[in-house]
Amino acid sequence: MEAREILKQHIAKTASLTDEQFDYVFSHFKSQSYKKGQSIITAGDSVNCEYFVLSGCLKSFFINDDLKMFILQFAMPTWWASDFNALYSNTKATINVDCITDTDVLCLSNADREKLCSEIHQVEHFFRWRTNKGYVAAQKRLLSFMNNDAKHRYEELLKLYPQLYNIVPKNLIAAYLGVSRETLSRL
Amino acid sequence: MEAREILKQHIAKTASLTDEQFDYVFSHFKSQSYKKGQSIITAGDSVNCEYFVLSGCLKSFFINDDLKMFILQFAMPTWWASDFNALYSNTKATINVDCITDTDVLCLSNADREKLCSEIHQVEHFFRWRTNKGYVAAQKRLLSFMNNDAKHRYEELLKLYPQLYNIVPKNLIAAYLGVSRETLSRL
DNA sequence: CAGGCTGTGTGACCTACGTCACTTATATGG
DNA sequence: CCATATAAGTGACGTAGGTCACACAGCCTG
Repeated sequence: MEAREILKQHIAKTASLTDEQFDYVFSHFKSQSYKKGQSIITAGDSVNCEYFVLSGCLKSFFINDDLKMFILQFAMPTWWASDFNALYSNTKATINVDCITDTDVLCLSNADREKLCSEIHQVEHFFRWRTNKGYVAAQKRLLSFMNNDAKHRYEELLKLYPQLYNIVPKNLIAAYLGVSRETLSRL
Repeated sequence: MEAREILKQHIAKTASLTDEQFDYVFSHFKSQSYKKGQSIITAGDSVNCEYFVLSGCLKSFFINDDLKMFILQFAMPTWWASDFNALYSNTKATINVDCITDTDVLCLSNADREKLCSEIHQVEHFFRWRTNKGYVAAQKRLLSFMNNDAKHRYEELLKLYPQLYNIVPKNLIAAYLGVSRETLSRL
C-alpha cells in the first residue's frame, strides 16, 4: 500500500475528513527514507518534525551520562515518533531517534501540525486522541515498571509486539525493559 | 478565588474562549467536595468523570495482587485526575483515586467533554494540550525510573513539588517513587 | 581466508533495595 | 485523657539484577 492510503486509513480510525481535507492535510507531509542505523533525531539538535512510520522500525531512546541507552519506544508502521518534549516546547533534543531497519516515514513539522489543527477541527480531534492513547500507554508502562520484575515485563513486551523478537537485537530489548543485556539473556 | 475563576484562568493559559463560550463550558462542570480519606474512584467501578482539583490533594494509584500500592500521580490544585484508561475506553476502573486531604473538585463527564470538544474547537485544543503535557511528563518519569536510583528520584520529586513534603505521609511518597517505606526512610 | 565487528551466553562477585521484625513517636477519636 | 491507629526509624538478612570478564558464533569487508 502506498503512503497516502496508509495515512488516510490511520487517520480515518479516529477522525472523519473529507477527501479534499485529507488531500490538503497530506500535502503537508514530506516523504523520507532512511537506512538501517541512520539517525533521524540526535540529542542536542533542534527538532522540527514528528515522523509517521510507513515501513520499517525506529527506536526513540535516551543516552545517560554513563553512555547507557534507555529505549522509550519502538516505532512500528503507523506509529509516530519524535522527541515530543523538544518538539512541543521548542527546545533542543534530549531524545534520539534511530533506524533499527531501513525505514520509510512521513514527516510533519510542528508548525504545520499546529496550522492544520487550527484550520481543521477534525485534525485537532485526531491529534488529541493520538496523544490520549500515548498517555494511557505510558502510564501503563510506568505501572508495569513499578509492579513487575524483568521477566514479567519481557513476556508482556513479547505479547504486545511479537514481531519485535525477530527484528530487534536482544540488547535493544534489554534497553527497553530497563535491564542489562546479561540479565535479559538469563531469563 | 472561586471555582469559576480558577478554571477560567487555567484554560486561558492554552485556549482562548469568549466569556459566553466559557460560561457554556463551565455549566457542564459539577462542583463537588470530599473529605480526607474519601474515595472518588474505586477499582472495579465504572468511571464517568474526570476531576479538576480546586483545592486539596488527590492521589491516583493502583493496588496489585499483593495489595501493594503504586501511586501514579498526586493531583494538586489545577491538576486533573481520573482513571483515564477506563474513562476513555469505557471500561471498569483499574486505578483508584482517593483524597489525601479535604478536597474540592470540578467534575466533567466523559460525554460532556466529548460534546464540548466537538462543539467548540478551542476546547478540543485545550484538551489536546493538556494530554500532550501529561504524555511528556509520563515519558520523563519513565526515563527517570530507568535511569536514576531511589535517592535521585526522591530529590527530583521534592524539587518538583516542594509542598508535597509537608502534606503527604512518607509511605505515599515511597509508593510514588516505587520503593519500600523502609528504603525511603533510609535515604 | 584472516581479522574485525556485533550479537549472545555464562560464571563470579557486588550492591541497591525488599522483607520482616521490633521500637518509638504522633495523631485522632471515643 | 487514655486507647488505638497511623507514621516513621532501624537492624538483620535475602535476592534481583548490575558489572566485569571471558568465550564463541555469525557476519561483513579487505
